[in-house]
Amino acid sequence: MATTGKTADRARPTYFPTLAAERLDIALCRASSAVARAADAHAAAEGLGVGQHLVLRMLDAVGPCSQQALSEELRIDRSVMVSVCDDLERAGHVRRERNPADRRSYAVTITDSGRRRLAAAQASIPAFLDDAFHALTDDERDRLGAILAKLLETGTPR
Amino acid sequence: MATTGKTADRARPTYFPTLAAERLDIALCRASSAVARAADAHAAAEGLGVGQHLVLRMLDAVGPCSQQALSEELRIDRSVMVSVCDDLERAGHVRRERNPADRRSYAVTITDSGRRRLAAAQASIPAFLDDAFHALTDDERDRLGAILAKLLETGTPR
DNA sequence: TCCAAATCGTTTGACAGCAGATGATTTGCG
DNA sequence: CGCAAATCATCTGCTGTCAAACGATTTGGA
Repeated sequence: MATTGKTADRARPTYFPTLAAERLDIALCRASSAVARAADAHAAAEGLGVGQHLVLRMLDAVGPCSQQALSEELRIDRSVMVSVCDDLERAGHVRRERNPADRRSYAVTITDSGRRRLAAAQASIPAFLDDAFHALTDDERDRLGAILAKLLETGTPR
Repeated sequence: MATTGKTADRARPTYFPTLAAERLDIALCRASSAVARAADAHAAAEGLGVGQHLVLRMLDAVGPCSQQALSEELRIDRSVMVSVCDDLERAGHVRRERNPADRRSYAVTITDSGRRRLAAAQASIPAFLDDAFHALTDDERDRLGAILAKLLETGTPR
């Protein structure tokens, strides 16, 4: 069909749904980008970066950890973890204590200040999640979570 | 292997599943990263970037498009689209034809060379998807696709 | 008609994420 | 014991992504 010049705003072609249907990897990545953007915006408004929040959450849940352990469990690169811990330490939310049994690693420890900060940040998470995934029913969110867990658990081969 | 080690290697704590269960956004992002990494590796092995593949696919499906249209439908930033089209043009897979009706925009057009390249790349996609999502049953893949489509369709509110 | 605003492609600059190298320390093994 | 290899935190450099600004062109309204 000859595009008669004025192929502007009305009756959009919207190729994207077709793409998403045939490329599950692309659908996953695009959805992730949208959610990540929302998460960053929320974190910025909250004044605590996503990575910082996750670190505090894990330290509170499992106790003092090395940066290595934090890095592996939170899937944050260890070179990035350096600056995340730097910021948390500067804010007084964690301390880097020496591990006497292994002086190569720190025992990153949450402080009372960090626990208070975490509590505040945690309180805002349910509303954020509800907002980010408002397009889905509770049932669909559960199913999505289960499928992603299975995917993450088994991992993608090499 | 009864390593009575205090905290070390065997019987890992694995906090990650807990995190994924309580933070659907993080689960989505981490799964996306893993899949994206696999897609990049596949694309590199195939010799055609992911973005380039998507552009060829859309041009073949809907005919000549402006870079703007490609950018919006494929969810690729327009400044990135410039270099994607540069590479494709340099390889002879597309031509940038002038749109006489609107000389601001190009009519990016796929060439025969591009169609051949696309056919080869398309042929390798099913095996790649099967590999990347091998942890999921066909049913789970369908459900994941449907849920992601719904999420993408409605979008995350600002 | 004419001019302000919008649109398209492009360039530039800032910034996050990741690979690889490095120094300090610990571990494994002869 | 002694030394090679592994581990932890850190630093450096590269790459990909995105926001903002910019010329060229089109559009809409006074």
